Amino acid sequence: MSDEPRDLYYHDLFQDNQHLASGTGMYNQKPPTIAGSSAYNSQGFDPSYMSFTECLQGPMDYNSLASAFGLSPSSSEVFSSVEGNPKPIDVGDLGGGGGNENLVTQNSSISSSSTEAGVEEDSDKSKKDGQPKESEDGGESSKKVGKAKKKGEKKQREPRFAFMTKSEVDHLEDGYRWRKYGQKAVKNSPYPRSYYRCTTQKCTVKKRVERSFQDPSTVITTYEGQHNHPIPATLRGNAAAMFPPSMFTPQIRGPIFPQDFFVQMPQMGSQGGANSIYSQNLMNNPHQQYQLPDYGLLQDIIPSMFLKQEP
DNA sequence: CGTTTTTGACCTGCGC
DNA sequence: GCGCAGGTCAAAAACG
Repeated sequence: MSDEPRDLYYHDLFQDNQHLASGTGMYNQKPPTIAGSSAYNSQGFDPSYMSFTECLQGPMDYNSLASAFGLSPSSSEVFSSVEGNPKPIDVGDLGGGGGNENLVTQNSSISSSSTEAGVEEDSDKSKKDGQPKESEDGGESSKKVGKAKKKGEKKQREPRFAFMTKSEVDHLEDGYRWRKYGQKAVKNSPYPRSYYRCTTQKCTVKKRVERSFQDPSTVITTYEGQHNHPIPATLRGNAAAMFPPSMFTPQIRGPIFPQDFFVQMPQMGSQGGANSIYSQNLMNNPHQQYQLPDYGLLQDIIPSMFLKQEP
């Protein structure tokens, strides 16, 4: 798997050009793209914001979101919300696996250097989720895991959204209830990746959580699918009712300032990037390199996702 | 006792 | 075809 250039959707923030990697300045220096945008204006965002969770839930459908990123509806996005220190975060090859993704980073500097095992989204491999739980058909005994899957029918991958957050805890509270169903060691990373599934019946949303091996203080969370239900009442009755799910999380230490948020753009010619719609756009319109096609929607989403809660 | 986590086995797709 | 890596299953253990 090393080089799966295929569907990689790696958005490298200001890559070289920005040098934010220098670490400092992330707070005062806004990315060229969205600088000045209301999205970065702590006061300017729309009060009627939508939380990331809500976004996943439906109000903001993936298509819209995708379009905001200039992606195809089926692609995945990677957001990075890093609160705290502007420590460089190397998202490396986000697409280790190949899925298209966008990386939206907040308050972080990113260098595209390595190919860490980071957020790899494989697009086509291991698609077996959702598949029939199996084995009844004579499956029986022998293998306990005899999930047979109809061949030929390629499972379609749900759109995915990933974001990075500086946090000491791996599993960030987002308002929903999750059940861990697996954990795997990640290649080239000392940190394992955990797999969670929404416990709500009939909800097929899954999420993966892993710690960046480049920056251990960063947790990479990837959501897959959309919730087809509201946030569990039990949670709503608490903090979840007052804050956007992704905001109230007590585990996240410190606020995340919207003005520090920025979008990571694809890196020209970076591995796999060329396969992404976005990259293609860039290829065709170099001048657009740091221009988000239509981030108007993004403005609506992002602030709510990482918005600092006013006291 | 119901729910969640742990964990080894297994499945699938891909590259070689 | 084989090996690798990612993803999932499910029994057992842990937890509340």
